[in-house]
Order: sequence, then structure tokens, then C-alpha cells
Amino acid sequence: MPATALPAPLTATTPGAASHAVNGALRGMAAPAFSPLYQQIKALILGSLQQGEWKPGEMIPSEFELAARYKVSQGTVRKAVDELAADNLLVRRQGRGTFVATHAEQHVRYRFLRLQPDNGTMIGEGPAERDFIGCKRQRASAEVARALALRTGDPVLQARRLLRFSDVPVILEDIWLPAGPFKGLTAERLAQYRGPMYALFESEFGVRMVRADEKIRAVLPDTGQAKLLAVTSAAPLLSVERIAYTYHDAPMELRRGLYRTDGHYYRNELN
Amino acid sequence: MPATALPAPLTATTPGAASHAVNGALRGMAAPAFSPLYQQIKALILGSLQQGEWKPGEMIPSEFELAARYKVSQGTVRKAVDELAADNLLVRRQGRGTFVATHAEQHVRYRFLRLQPDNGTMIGEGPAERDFIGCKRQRASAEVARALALRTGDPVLQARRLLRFSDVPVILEDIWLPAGPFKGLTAERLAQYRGPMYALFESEFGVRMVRADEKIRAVLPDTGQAKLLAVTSAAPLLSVERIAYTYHDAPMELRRGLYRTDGHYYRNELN
DNA sequence: CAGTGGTCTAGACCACACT
DNA sequence: GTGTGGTCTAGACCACTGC
Repeated sequence: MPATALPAPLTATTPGAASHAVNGALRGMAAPAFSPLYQQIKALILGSLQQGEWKPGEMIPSEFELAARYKVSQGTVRKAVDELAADNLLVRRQGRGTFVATHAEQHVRYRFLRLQPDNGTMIGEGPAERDFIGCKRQRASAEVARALALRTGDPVLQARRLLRFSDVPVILEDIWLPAGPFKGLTAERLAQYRGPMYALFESEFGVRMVRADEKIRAVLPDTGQAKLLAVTSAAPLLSVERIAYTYHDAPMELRRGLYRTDGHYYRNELN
Repeated sequence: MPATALPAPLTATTPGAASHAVNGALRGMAAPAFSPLYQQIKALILGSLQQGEWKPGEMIPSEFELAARYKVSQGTVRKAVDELAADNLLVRRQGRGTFVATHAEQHVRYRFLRLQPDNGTMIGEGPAERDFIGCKRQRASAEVARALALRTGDPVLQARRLLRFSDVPVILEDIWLPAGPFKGLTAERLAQYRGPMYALFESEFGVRMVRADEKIRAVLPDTGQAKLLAVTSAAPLLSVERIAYTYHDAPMELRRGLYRTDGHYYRNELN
């Protein structure tokens, strides 16, 4: 039951019926860069995700339904969904369905936080105390504008917060957000919200963070930073600059963190 | 042509013929944890890799050959190989074949080195100058033994090296290796080898590093370290402790690096 | 029990690389 | 052209979840 009509029979490169000719008809043409059917399906599903047809946490149609909708076999839908699940955009649950991934679930909270205590316990279960130190409307500096793909002077929201673990201040973060998508965000809203910030972004602003890049350095704090983190200005700290992206690689957050690494470490897995 | 006979018809859970009953016969039993056929195939291929039946850089048999050898369909072999390729143990090349991954290839050299210069150029292409500062036989400290899954006092090789980029010292590394698998490794051999250390480990000792874990901290150098890196003792540095693993998660290297992050940064991608 | 994702098969055909 | 991996289909059956 294709509730939503297709914009076109997928693309000119693929007839919509069984025994697809795929790109066979294009031999000799100006190399339209062969795109497999399942990639096209993947792009269509991604579009539906971005436009909010299925919201974070919701179930998407079954593989058979999607296959009918897109007029392809279930196996082709499966391959598309497999890749989206591998990218953490969807979550498959055998026997239940396929769901839009969300930062609000217990076991994937703080997915982007790689700081671990030296003793084995996980961060994210033991909740950190958070102090918000303001949330101001600013004009983007050249640097912030570049990170967020804005123009210098565009309005941005800037917030600062301090995270403590068992009363020890460990993380000091400055956060910049484009003002447009986050219109209405206030320090109060941030301070009162329980749970990961990215979950708030999803539920209140429809912005889902999909991936992030981090640049890590060792630095010394200035006096203000040192005071907030309760260390001396000679204490080495981890500087973690993160750019978080939503669908289609659109940057939606710049975050500059200072991590104390006495008692914690930044964990990374290399493959 | 199954040159190597199967140890058994895969497992007791799967008859070897078409229309596999898989685990259907086991309903009601003490939950032998259902293992799909392709996982079993994956384990068999992994075994062949570990035992060196196919060496790094070599081509493995085609999917049809493997399917015949293991008496499963090509699609099942494909899924097993897909996962091994996703884990970077194999590399698929359309039209050519499937190859055992290696650290010796140009485009994957320094796969585990996440340090990048502030200007866009890649590390790994522009060759670093390397100074080896000794390679000694030692007895494992408790800490080293734990990291390498040895016993305290077991023989290990320890080496130290300094990496420069355009004449600036940037990385100081201490490396510990279990003496057994690396018997015969000398400072000369290390110093004279061109190319990544992990490529040498593959070709000379048959040890292929498959993945690694890193723990990152911000630290200050001691006076010796500061001197080698040409910084003051007050300069914050990145401490990167890496444990590298070969097949079956066997730890084979402990590496403690100090990175200067003025001019470079540690890059990480979060998904 | 019905519905979902997960596995497996068999066969056809396409894209790519080498010879 | 031949052989390799890559895509797509169609159908069967299994495993898991929740009604």
C-alpha cells in the first residue's frame, strides 16, 4: 500500500518492474556513475527520515511494505536498511520491527562521549551533575561560522556548562548552535532537562545528530577555565573540539570541551 | 575443489545439504545460542587467515570456490566475506578478487595513526623521519604483562623511537612486544626498514595487527621526554596508550606515545 | 497465532579488470 | 572473452516478539 506516491519510477536508470535492466540501457553513455537500486532506496528512506515522516523512536514500515512502496524486492530493501542501520540511523529489532534511532534510549545515551573513568564503571549510567553557565544569543565569529557552515555575523546560541562526576568537575564545555533551527532554546530549558542534550534537540527541535568529528589536543587552561575545573593553570587538559552533523552532513553544533584526564581517559577503538 | 577437507559437516546444528534445517532440530534444548551458517563460515575463514593459509596481500579463493568447499551457497559465503571485509580483515576488489588485508599498501598505511597536521595535508604520504633509540630485551612489568596477556617477568622487547615531521619532533613512542612471536627482532632491523612497522611485523613475523584500543590523556613530559621532543616540561602533551590486537583479540603490542599537538591534532570520527 | 526481522538458497544478469 | 565481485529477484523457512 504505497500511501506516499513515488516521485518517479526511482530514476531513469531503473525501470520499475521485475528483472530490472538496472543500468544496462545506458551502456556507451556519458557514465552516469552507476547507482545500485538499493542505494536509491537508501536515499529515499533517508529523505523520509529527514522530512520527519518517521520520527526518532518510531517504527518504520516493514520490509515488505517498503518493498511494495518502492516496487523492489524485499532483499533490496533489506540491503538499504542494513546500511542505514550500520550508520546508526535505524535500529533493527528482530520480531518487533525497524525503528528510527534516537539519543533518548538508555543504552545509547551519551553515544558521542568517549570519556571513561579509570575504574571500570561506565559514564552515562551514573548521572553527572550539570551546571549551566548561561545561554546567550551571539553573532557568529569567523571561526564559528566556518564550523557551522554559516556566514560571519549570523545569529548563534552559545552556552557553557560544567559536568561533575561524584562532585569533581571534569568537563567544561562551550557549545554553539545555529539560532535558526534552535529558535526558542533557553538556559532554563537546558538546565531543567533531564537526559542527554541531543535527546532534547530531537524532541524539541526535530534536530537529530547523526555523526560527529572531533579534533583533540593537549592544552593548558586559562585562569577562568582552571578555576571552574578546580585545577591550576599548569594542569594539562584534553581539548576536544567537536562538530556534530545531522542528516546529509549538515553541521548543527560546535562544541569545545576541556576534559580533566586525571581519573578519566578518552577511549578510542581503531579498526 | 575442497583441497582442505572440512573438520566436520560444519557443526551439529547444521546438516550440510541444501535446505538447511539450521537449528530447527534444537527447539526446546538448553539454548545452544543459535549460530547462523554464515557466522560459522566466517569463523572457518578466520581460522584459515590465522593459520596463514592465505597470507597478507594474497588473493583468497573466489566466492564460488569457497561455497563449494564449505558446501553452502555463494550468498552465504558472500555474507561471511562481507563481514570480514567490514572488519578490515579482507579487501574486496570488484573484477579482481578478494584479498587478505595488509598494512603494506600505500593507501592504508599508518591506518592506526590518527594524528593530522593542522594544515590539510595527510600524514603517511609525506614520510616521517624516524630515529630508533634502542631495542632491548626486558622482563615484563606487571603493567606490561597485563596489557599483553603475559605473566610478570615474561621476556618482552622494548623499543623507543622518535618521529619527526619536517624536522620537528612530534611523536615519542615506547613500544613493548612479546618476545616469543617477535624472536629475532633487532634495533637494526627496525631502523633500516622502510614503511610502517606493522608491515614489517606481517612480512617478517607473520603477525598481523587487526584492531587496537587507545586511551588518551593530557600529560606533562618528564625532563627526558621534554628534551627529546624539544619542548619544556610545562608543555602539555597527548599521552596515547595503544594496545594492538591480532586475530582472535590476542594482544600483541603495547605502545605508549607522547604527541605534540602544537601543529597537529588527533582526529576522531564518531558514529 | 500473526507479524516482524534473519537466514539460506538458486539463478539471472551487470560491472569491472585482466589478458 | 573469461573470471571475479556486485546487484537483484523470488521463495522458503527459522527465530523472536507480542497479542
